[in-house]
Amino acid sequence: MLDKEYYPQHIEKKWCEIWDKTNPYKAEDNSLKPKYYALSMLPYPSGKLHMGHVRNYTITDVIARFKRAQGYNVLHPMGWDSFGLPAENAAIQHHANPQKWTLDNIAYMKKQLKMLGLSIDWDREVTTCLPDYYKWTQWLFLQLYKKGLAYKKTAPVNWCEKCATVLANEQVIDGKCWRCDSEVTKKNLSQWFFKITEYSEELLKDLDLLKGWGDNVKTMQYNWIGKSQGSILKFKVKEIEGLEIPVYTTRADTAYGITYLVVAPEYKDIEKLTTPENKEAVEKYRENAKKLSEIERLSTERIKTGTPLGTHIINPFTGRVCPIWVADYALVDYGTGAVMAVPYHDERDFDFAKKYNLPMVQVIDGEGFDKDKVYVEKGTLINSAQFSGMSCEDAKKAITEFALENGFGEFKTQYRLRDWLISRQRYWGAPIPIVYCPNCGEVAVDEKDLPVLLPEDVDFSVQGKSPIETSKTFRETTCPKCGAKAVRDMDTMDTFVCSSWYYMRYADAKNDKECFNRDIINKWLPVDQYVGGIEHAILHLLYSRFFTKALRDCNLLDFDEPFSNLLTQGMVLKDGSKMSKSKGNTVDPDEIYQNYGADTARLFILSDSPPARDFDWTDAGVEGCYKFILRVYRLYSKYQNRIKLNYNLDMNSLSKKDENMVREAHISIKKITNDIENEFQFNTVISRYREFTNAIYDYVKNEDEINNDVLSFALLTLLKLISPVCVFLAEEIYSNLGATNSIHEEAWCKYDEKLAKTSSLTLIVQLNGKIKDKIEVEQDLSNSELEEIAKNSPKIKEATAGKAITKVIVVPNKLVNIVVK
RNA sequence: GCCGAUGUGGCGAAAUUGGUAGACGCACCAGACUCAAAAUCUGGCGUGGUUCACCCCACGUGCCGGUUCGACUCCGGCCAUCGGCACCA
Repeated sequence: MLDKEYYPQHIEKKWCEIWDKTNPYKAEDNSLKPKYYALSMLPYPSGKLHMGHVRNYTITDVIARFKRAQGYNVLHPMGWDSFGLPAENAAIQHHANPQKWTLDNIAYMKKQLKMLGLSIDWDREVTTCLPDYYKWTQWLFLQLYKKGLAYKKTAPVNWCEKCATVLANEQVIDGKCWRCDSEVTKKNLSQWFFKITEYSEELLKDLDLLKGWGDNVKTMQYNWIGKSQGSILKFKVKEIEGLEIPVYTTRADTAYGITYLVVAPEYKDIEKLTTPENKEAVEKYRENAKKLSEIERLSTERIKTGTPLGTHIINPFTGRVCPIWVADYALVDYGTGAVMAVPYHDERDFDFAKKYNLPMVQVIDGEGFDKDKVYVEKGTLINSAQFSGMSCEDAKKAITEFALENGFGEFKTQYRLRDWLISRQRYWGAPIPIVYCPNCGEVAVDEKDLPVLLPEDVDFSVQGKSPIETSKTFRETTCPKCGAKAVRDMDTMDTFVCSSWYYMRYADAKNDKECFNRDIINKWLPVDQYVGGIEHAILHLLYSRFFTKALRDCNLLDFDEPFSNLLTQGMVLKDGSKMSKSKGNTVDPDEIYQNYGADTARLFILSDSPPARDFDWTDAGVEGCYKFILRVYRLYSKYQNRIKLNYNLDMNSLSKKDENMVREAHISIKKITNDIENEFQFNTVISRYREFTNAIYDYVKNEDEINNDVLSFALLTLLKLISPVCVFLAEEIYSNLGATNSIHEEAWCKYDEKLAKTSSLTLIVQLNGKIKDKIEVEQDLSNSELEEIAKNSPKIKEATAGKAITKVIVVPNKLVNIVVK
């Protein structure tokens, strides 16, 4: 029996406990049903769920439940991205153990997730910080290492002083650390990289395959990979026999206008290129450049500086001798680290040449050229020997071909993407499975010795170095090759390595023989629907795409892209601004569960805004959704004696009113099904819940006219339609109506196309495109019938009196437009 | 500077292929119920004009223009907001 009142706190708790025992949402590896993989980005266990999580997981959960009801074998897993700096920082602050801190947080958040009523297969839970997972992260590292895709090199890398570790390029946002927002500097260090640049072209090209991704994300990745087509031109150094400086340029057409050359402060041959007279000034300049933070150096407003090296190059096209300068507007890690300078046709070169009084030669002419200004537009070549008169586009090709034939140039495609720096000087990560042997050098740990476990005898109170360095047991080991005393690599892997393959592990989460079985992941992947925040547009989503391609090339799987469809959900705002602890406008999911229940939270967070747009959380909105839930419950509670699980609908014996109620149900099924299938427009789905509920309330107004079969059909249809969103409410009602199985096991409702429209419709009658009348008519009348009805409208007759009708446009089942002169 | 997205009532928004602009909800207003309040139920709710009222008329989807019988929707040109990239040669 249904109570008079609905108490979500008690009822939700009851169902949570039942579902906890039965784990009813297991995905079957061997099922005849078609598979569907619905995935949320896995959370970092920071301590508590926030509303962004609630939104993310509710969206995915509704998709998973909908697909399950449609007959799919659904994989909907959850896990924990549980390595990373916050655990270590918490450990340092509270003298706790990072593992304990992390596992405690996971336990709490898992409870919160269960209370949200998510249909997750908890048997496949993955925790990236536990050895049964990071063993395979290390194993995958070794596969990349064997394939030459993981390598160590000394390079200027991004260094965050506060986090005391290096960062990948993707983790530097506007010159600041992505995590702590402090300024990033450059340090020359020997670090591990993944060769993501090997896949630049494929990562770029395959964006076209991702039809189910938004343009915003694809554009961001496109920009980040940053492909440009240009040329390499090589210049002989006048003073040093045999030394050449190659430059990368996209403007080979301006080669006749080169008047000097610039190398980056970190350019490899810079010392050779510096004459004794200039040594002091150059060294001073390089020292200064090193001290600048990324922000200062990259500022476009900054006035350009530089100093001459004293040596020269000879421009092979003109024979002109041009000085070589060092200037930090040349970047060491893009192109060749050296730039040819054509002041008249490049803004940066122009500013620099003006400041240091360097000569300029005009080689492109076009409309609006002004000798006092830079001219970067395209035009016609002048002062360029046999190339004069050509267009810029033709000349780029011709000049590069000329250089190619004469051995001082070639065509070159350049990418902005850099290799992914994956080593971190921190404790709480997967150790890099490499040892250094005095005899054998760099050696991979034997696969059978994995995992390389994190040491536990560490002191977290140390400052300025990795706590792992304080372990007495970790560093020393023996060489896997020769058995000599050797030392371990003391770095751990970037957490983004762990999260680049977790969605593969879900497919085969308990496998202790291999990271995943090839057949099983080929069956489940790619992910059919991935849901998460836009903040991972580049980082996680690019890394995962790289991983998929790299593991495919390691012969571990057989697909090219990990995520077929991607939904990037908008932010959750509170009263118009972003929820944040510092603003104090956060909403605690626990409080919402306590006061309104999880169903209210689920319903509200899906209402109001489509998933991709920002969502504004308001207290009034929560109240409104809670009222809806109570309103629905009251309906079932009041009419429970009339509801029959085995109703019998005979369309021929229905009154007009009954028929309209049945039609409303079919219209609702159609609209809701279509809206979910079309970009998951849950906001309009919920509008339809309300309209359908209002229609049922309307139907029961006069108790004498209720047909119990019609009412049962309407109410059971509504119940199934709301069940993916209001999971507890639907289950409670269904169970109290006497059902012995779960509403969530029931198939999705079907609609009859003939019944999914109203019996009559409103014909719009226009005169010259302006509405003059609205007439109730039968469905599916012929065009001539509609025209006749429209012309007979008194309003039309009056308005057209004495005028000539030139044209009549009839849109079936919609409108008639009468055109008069 | 380049690229992408967005722009509709007081607010969140809706509107198959161009065809009733503002569904649904929030807020607000009025009424019913109540001793009263809450809850609930019923109705109203773009702007302006006209009218006692119903009706009716004009205007209205960021701005300007175009195509069309008809434009939130298509085309051209702007503006604003948000996001990404950017001394990338």
